[in-house]
Amino acid sequence: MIEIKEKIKKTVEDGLKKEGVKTAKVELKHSADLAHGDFATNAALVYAKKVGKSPRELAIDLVRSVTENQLEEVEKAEVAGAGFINFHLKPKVFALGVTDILEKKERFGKSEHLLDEKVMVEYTDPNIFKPFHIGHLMSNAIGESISRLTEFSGAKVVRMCYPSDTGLHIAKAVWGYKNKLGSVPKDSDSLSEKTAFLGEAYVFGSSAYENSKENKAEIDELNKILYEKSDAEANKIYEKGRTWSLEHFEELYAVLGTKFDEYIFESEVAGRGKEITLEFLKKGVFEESEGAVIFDGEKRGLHKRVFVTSKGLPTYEAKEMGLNTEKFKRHEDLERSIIVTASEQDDYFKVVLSALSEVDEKIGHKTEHISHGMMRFAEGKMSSRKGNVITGEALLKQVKNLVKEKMKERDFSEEKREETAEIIAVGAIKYSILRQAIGGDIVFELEKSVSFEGDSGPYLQYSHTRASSVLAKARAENFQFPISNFQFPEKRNEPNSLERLIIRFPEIVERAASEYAPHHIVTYLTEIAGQFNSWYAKEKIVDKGDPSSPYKIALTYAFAQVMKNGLWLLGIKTPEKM
RNA sequence: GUCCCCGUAGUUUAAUGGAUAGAACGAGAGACUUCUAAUCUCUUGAUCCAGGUUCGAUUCCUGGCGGGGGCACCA
Repeated sequence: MIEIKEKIKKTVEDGLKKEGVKTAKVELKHSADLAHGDFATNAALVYAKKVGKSPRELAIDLVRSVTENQLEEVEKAEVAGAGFINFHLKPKVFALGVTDILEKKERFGKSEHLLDEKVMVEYTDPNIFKPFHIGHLMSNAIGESISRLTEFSGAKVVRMCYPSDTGLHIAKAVWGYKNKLGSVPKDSDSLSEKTAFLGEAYVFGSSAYENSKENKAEIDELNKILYEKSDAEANKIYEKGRTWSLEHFEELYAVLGTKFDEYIFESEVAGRGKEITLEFLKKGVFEESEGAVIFDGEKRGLHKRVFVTSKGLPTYEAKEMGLNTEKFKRHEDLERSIIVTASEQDDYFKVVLSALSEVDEKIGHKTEHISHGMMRFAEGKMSSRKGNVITGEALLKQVKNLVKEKMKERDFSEEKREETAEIIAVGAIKYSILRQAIGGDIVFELEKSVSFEGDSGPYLQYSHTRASSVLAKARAENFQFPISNFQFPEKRNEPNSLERLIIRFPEIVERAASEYAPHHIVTYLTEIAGQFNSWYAKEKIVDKGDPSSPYKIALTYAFAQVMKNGLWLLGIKTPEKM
């Protein structure tokens, strides 16, 4: 496809040379509207003035010279609109494209743009003792998809998770654990019960911190004690809660389809972060103010941030120095280090990265922050401090129940039913997170996010399932597999929209990967699923008496493959049956 | 107060400076003796306001208006 694109581009450029434009830079794009052919260029509009012709005149002349060149892949070139030139490709090109998909299979769409680069992606970053809430689900879905897109571009990806296991919120939760009325979970209780208790303890400790001066002082003291590990009872509660939380997170990662390669815990980098801050305090990067060590971002057009408190404790900012240098210590060959968080931390990260660049220019340069919007309800921002959150686990469960309700009439074994419902539920949630550009907020309305009508994860999964089902029928009727040796029907009308679109997949992937924009994949997959479903509705694919049936089967196979590869990039699985 | 982000059908949203602004939900009408109707077909409807740059602006610039987020010892 890329070769064809370059060829067409070159002929247009040659045409422009004849018109007197020496160094023409022609932009050739896929036509957004299939009625405008497969490729389009605005070259005539761009160069009309220079040549002294009207855009349409120039376009007509360019088409003439392109036509003289007789590219074998091009069916026709024509002038349209204000002076656009549209290129329609021959059906044979699409047949070859289908063959290509059939050969490459799960590798179709993969590129070598980032070959041999090592890229780290840090995402999800939950807090122990606190619930895994919907925000973490967002970070996870986005981080995982960016990891996969990067991997698909040839890079070696290190998936990194940075759980918070120290800090004031932990002190609040441990305090809540000690002082809250009600029974502490037993070892035999389920993980959900244990982590639910921790969540309550946190809410309890958090409101105590805000409502009473004595409690606040006590919790601040406990924070220091925990940091120093100087109290056996507190340590014991801490260790227990930590284990419960981490085990619970692992369960969720497994369901969501993430396997982290590495973890760096906040407690591991706190000390180092403080050391770095103090070291660079001497060098003038940081300064002392009111007993604390701060980074004066205001001098750099940002805002001031405290790195080490007047009590001598490193804040999150200082820990960030420890964390990001640790990443490069573990992987000296890291080409890029990406951090995925919510956009409320945008300004915070500008300060942190500015400080990091002054601590280590190379590391600062290679570290990037990308952010996503927040999941919010109609009522406003969620806060785990107040306890009005929907946990990730609760959401998954609700969606899964809805799926099961929908599956009631279908024939499944109990085990398969559970497994399939989970795949569909995860698909529905991830789709609703990834369907739009990642910067914006998602207004979370359970009913809609979870609806399986129209644009949705299940819609994509269902289209794949239908295709699989067609292929199963073809196998049963003894069509030859693999079907790559189909006879391409010589006499054919227009190529259909499906074949024209599925061969664009590699370019979509490239764009999504370079822009960190999984929603391009979503939009594209939704488009081809729609095309497949329409085609499926009016066409009989498996038909012994139809000489073009083998090609239709091949096209179905190619569609299923592209859908599967695309869904994989989104972290969504494809059930065989649903 | 100040800095950052955002403003597209009733709703949720798409559109590397290009063509008739593309979907989905909702509403209305229709389609299963045929490979899974979680589907398909048709109808309905949108770029916050005012300037500017450009052959061309949803996109870039300026100013309003509206919404969200950040701004010292939380993460």
